[in-house]
Amino acid sequence: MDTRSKTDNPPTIYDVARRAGVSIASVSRVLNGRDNPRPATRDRVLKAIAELGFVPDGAARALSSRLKHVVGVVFRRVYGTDDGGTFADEAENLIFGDQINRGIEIVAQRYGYDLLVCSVNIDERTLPNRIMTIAGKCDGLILHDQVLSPAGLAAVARVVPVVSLAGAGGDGVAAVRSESADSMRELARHLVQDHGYRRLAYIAGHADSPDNVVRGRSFATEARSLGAECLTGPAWQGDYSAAGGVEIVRGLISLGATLPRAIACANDQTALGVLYALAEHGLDVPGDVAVTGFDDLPFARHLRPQLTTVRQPIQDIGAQAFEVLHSMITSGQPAPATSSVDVDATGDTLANAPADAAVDIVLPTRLIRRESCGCPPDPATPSWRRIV
Amino acid sequence: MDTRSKTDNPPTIYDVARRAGVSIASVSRVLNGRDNPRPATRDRVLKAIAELGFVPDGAARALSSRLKHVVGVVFRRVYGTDDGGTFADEAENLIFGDQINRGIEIVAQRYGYDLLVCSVNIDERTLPNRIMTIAGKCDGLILHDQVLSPAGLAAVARVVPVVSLAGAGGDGVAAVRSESADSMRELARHLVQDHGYRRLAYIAGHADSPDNVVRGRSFATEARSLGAECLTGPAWQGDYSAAGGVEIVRGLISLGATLPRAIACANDQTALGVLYALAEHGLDVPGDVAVTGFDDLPFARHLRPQLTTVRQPIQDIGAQAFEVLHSMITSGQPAPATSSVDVDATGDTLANAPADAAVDIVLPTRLIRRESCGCPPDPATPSWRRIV
DNA sequence: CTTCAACAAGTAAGCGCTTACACGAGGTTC
DNA sequence: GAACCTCGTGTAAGCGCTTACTTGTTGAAG
Repeated sequence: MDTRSKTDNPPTIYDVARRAGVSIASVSRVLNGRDNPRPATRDRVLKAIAELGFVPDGAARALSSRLKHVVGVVFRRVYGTDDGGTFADEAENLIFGDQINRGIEIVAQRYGYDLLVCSVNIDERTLPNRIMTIAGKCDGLILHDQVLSPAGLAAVARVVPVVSLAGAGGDGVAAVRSESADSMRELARHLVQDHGYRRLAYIAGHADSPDNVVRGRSFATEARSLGAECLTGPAWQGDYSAAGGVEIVRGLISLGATLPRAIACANDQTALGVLYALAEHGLDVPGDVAVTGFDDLPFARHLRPQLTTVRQPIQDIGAQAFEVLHSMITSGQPAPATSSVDVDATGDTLANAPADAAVDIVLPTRLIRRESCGCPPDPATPSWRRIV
Repeated sequence: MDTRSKTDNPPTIYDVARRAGVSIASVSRVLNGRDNPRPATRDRVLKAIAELGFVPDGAARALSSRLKHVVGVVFRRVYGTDDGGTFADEAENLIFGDQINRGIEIVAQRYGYDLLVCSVNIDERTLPNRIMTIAGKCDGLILHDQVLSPAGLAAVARVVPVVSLAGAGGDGVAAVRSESADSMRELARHLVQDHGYRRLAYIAGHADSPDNVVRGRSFATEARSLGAECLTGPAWQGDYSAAGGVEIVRGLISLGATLPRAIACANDQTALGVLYALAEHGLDVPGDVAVTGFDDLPFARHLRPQLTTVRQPIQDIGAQAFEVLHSMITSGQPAPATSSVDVDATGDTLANAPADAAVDIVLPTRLIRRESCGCPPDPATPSWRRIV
């Protein structure tokens, strides 16, 4: 029997049941599309629901079914190093993260999941707590690069399934990232062999970003093995931001250093800064110095010169991340040992996870040759530049 | 007494209680920072929590405390009208929405809330259902402009507190928007009086967007009252997108129409398209035609010519929206009749809600005069343009 | 006309927390 | 030293759903 009386509180399943003259079980069944209830019953319930404007409570549902239908997404909030205003709205940087989130969301919606987003500030002291709170509110977590230490990652992974983007992975944490090594090697080859540059440099991103490490190492190694010189080290340590790129170039120039013939940046954002600093000193790109990026954010082809870069399937990364997470959620919790690695978009299948390693999805990337490396301008993207 | 046995499932409050040798009530108390538990007890509990890696379940908490500590944010997903590629990544448009969300999130975090985001496609047929589902998962909802019909809005508002952005409001729905009328009138005056233009036009946004209506009417009325001509109507009906702006201008030119001396656009995005189309035909801005926008998105000052526009405090809109929603959540559900209207950022206090009307916050905007209206270039933003 | 499968609908036991209330052990107060 | 607070804890009743299990009906089979 019903125990609650109808108040002016939001209606519950009891109110619906009473109104329709059935038990709450029946209401629940039509709510969940079970086919038991006979049409007549179903209609009465549906009618009651409509009349009452009833909406089932997500929390109660979650508690009872042990599924919240919510996945958390945590990413880093960037407070651009304010370089005096020009890059104050480095918020454009967020495009990258937001784009990934969009990818996650699209797929999530298909599965009936919603996104609980949370941007964090790395130097926040209570970060682990914050993330744990989020974890308690969802069925699984997708963490962007650089939001948690490996240890922290492992800790969260003990609570809910976790997928890490462009990050470490392992230890119950699945990883989704895009190919970096091959494309950076290809880039090095392009610069050295096709353009004949002999003196290169790589401006790094955050030193603790796995992706950054791979990019730098692949690029430098390949360049050197082709007989070119490749500058790296502290003087070339950036931080994925445009401001960082500006600083490095300014510093070098003010020291009177001879710039390399080509500078490969850890990401487009950094390249933007480099372009800026170079222009500031009247240097021509690619005439005096060639510059390349990584990511292929929308603005890359609106720059002048258009930026040569490596395209990442940004949105796909998000989509894949959700797929993986979802399978972790529906199967048992921990990152399955099924080394189901691969993936295409270009049809490629990159095998790389050693058998029975944690899930590690690697998406293909592609070198986009535009003007900044010294290639001829792309006739397909002209007029925009007239106004930008 | 404990009823559950420790399995390998995620630990619950019962496991913690058993381990610490206390009752679940005590665990709950330390979890919630009550000061009852004496230090010794608290420590035992804390220790147990740490050892077990316990994280309280959000759903259970929500169910029990009747507060989920989650607010939903619904906004429109834009699939840019693909104009052949140039504006394919009109995703940049999303910057506007994402920026607002960022504002919401920052404040939400301060109150211990997280954001459940959901982007929707207007022509989605199950939209109302989707939104209701979201509503069931949170304590309140913030709806961006153009995601729901007034009727739909009212329906959701009966379930959870709702704040609508730049939208309708009323009927239990609070609204937060930014001032449009005054700034558009000021813009009209600037164009007519300061620059002496006599023939103007206003390219509208979505016809059903309240903001758009106000902008257009204010602009036209003011312009006309100053003796200038102002073209409006079907030929000038845009849709807030760059592609829309392009189309209109192309159409007009192909018809051999004489363009007005100045074109005010409903938003920056549209202005971008207009600039593009004008450049396409070799017309000079502001020499041949002056163009203005609305929003002041980051790219506005990176364009050439720099775009004269009206700045909206985008992030503040989000922040205010959350504040309002939060007060609705903590007080009674419905949008309080307290006409607490106002707000500054510039210190201004705009009074406008008729007494006992629904909450309606209006944030101040500001006309930003740059080159595209005919004003001299701003010497403060130069060098960037060398590379963009 | 009985027997029993098949199925619709109801009953009730949780899901993992919060919290009103009850309890018992000190510490005051007269 | 009885009566009365105070306080730290424990007990147990939900919060609003889902779902295993049970009951009641109906109709086909024998």
